[in-house]
Amino acid sequence: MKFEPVTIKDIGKALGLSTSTVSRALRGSYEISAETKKLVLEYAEKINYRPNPIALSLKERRNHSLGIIVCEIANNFFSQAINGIESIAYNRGYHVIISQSHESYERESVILDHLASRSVDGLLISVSSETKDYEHFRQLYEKGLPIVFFDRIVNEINTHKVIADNFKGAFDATEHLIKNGCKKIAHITSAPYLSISVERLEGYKEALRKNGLEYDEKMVHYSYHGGMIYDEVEEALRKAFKQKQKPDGLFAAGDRITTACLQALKKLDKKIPDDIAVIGFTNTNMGEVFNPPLSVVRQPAFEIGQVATELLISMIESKRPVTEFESKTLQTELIIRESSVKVNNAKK
Amino acid sequence: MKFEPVTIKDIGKALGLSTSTVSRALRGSYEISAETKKLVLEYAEKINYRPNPIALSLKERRNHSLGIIVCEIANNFFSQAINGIESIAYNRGYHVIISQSHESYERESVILDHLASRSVDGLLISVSSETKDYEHFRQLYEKGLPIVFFDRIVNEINTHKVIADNFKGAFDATEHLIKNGCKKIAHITSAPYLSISVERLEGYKEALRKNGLEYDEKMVHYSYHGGMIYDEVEEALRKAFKQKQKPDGLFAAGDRITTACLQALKKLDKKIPDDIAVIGFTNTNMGEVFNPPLSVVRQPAFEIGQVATELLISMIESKRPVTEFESKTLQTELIIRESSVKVNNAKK
DNA sequence: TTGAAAGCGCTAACAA
DNA sequence: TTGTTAGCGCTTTCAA
Repeated sequence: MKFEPVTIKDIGKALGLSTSTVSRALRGSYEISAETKKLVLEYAEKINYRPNPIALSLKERRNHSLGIIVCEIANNFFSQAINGIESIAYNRGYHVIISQSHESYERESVILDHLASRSVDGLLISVSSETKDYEHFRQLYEKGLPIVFFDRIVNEINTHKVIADNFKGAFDATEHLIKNGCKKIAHITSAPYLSISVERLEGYKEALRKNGLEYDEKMVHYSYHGGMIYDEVEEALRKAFKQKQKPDGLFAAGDRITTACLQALKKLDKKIPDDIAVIGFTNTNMGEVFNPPLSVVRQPAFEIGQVATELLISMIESKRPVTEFESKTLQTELIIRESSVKVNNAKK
Repeated sequence: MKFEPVTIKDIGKALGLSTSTVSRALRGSYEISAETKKLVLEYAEKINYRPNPIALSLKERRNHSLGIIVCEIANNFFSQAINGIESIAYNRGYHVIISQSHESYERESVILDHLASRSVDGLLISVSSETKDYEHFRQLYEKGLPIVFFDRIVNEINTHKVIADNFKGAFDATEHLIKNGCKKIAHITSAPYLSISVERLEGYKEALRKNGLEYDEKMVHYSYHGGMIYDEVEEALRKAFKQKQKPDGLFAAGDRITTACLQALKKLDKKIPDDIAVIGFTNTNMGEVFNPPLSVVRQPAFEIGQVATELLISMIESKRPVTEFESKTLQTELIIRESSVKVNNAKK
């Protein structure tokens, strides 16, 4: 099947005008007489003329589209961030192309290639949990393709970056657990080389230190697939519970990891919060209806998306090469519900 | 900033060949000598040449991209369906552009226009809950743009359609509640003119009829924004509980509506399942960790996406106008957990 | 076996 | 004020 759209040529033919006249009339050029303009505009309206954006892109070497690469859209943090991205992009006349790496380095590379060769004007990237090597990003970036990293960033590449305050969020969550009587806090997080994992781990450690609890490596477990593989998470929890001193608190990172933890704890028949108090670093909007209602550290996902997009568009539209880069950190919010509040043990 | 890619012309210049020779060599044309081919191919590889897909699209009047319009990606049904769409699209060499209507008719129209004018080769659409008028679809469709509807379909437009068996899913859910002792079952669903609402309502009615329960219009409530506006849902539940005979069962349609119902029931201090047994028509993968674990009717979202995409691509690639259209219906799955099982009242 | 040239839809420099 | 023409990157006749 084919879709036969009207062109500027058709209009010219119908009206006995040259294509350039039509083109100018359509864009309201001052050189065209009011009459001709009116004629063209009305006819275009009548036949519902739409300029062919492909021809435009070819000409302008600009697409007015932004590529997004995230691990998964079925993740509240990312879907909210994407909404933020869209909200800015559409206002500024950009279209958005969303792609999912599904936490795979290989898919990420393929997508990157695809998007770049589709000539998106710039890229918003949150790297996959498998990605340890950044050459694929660097190559494109050095060729001049604007890139802004958000959430899971690449410190080694010098460009704009937008993140939540992972350190502080993790610190707050951990300290909250401690204040509620936890003495041994497990931390299940994504792959260790991800920026978010590093930042959160630091916050967790700092809270332990400040509150006089010892840091125990055995209490930290990495889910290399960001919770996408349930068994990884269950295994991590099983291990934590095999230590001589069992965890009485859990700080889980990420949407997927957190829900996987809840499922696993249920399976292991651990009562929340009495056996183990739980807090998740997640943007789920269902925390309230969980069993028990889940305490969370919430990231300003929508705003992160917005800020990242503004930075990207400013890069794209900048006349001269951009050399000053910003790293923005937005604050998280601690939402306490029942899962992290031990009824009897709380320190007073 | 600009991104300066290599062109076929650059290769020609570097190698002292004409663009046409380079073009042919690159596509392995039989007319080109092995030597020249090798020369060109190696050079292209070396400088990492990528053809400009925009130029290609302009030429071929094909984009190799599919547009998707759904209400929201932050919805498990849709994110799973999108994964299904992607899985087929990428294998067949198509790129996917995802857009969200956010349940707004106006945004849907704008997006539609945008996507069509961006020359996607075809469209996969699940209509917004506000959409009552289908002219915008019909116009494009009649111009020759291939469209496949999935989930929320438009019966009035004659093209391929793919849905879950909403009638049977609703029937099973309702009958299950009845078998578990419910005498008065509320049904909260999306806008009444949506295909899914109609089909599900029919299934609900049929189950009542078959089991000798009276259909009570007052027990059916419509959330015109598909649960996106929490207050709509809470209000609906309040109304249901104001009837002389209060509901002791609830069949909720859709991801959003279901979670909103759970929140509202909590707020209204109704115990699930004793005060009211609940089952949702939802693809959430968190049913298990809800309080109480949630019974659901699950749609084969991934497969729906796959089937719809196959049909769409077959339409796009068909040489002659397609005149035979399929309507595929995939089976749902009933997953019983605690929320719908009344401990004491079950009929034996 | 290779090259020149036209054309996809559009814009813009240059002519008229 | 309008038209002619070249060119964006590529493929594809037609000519050599």
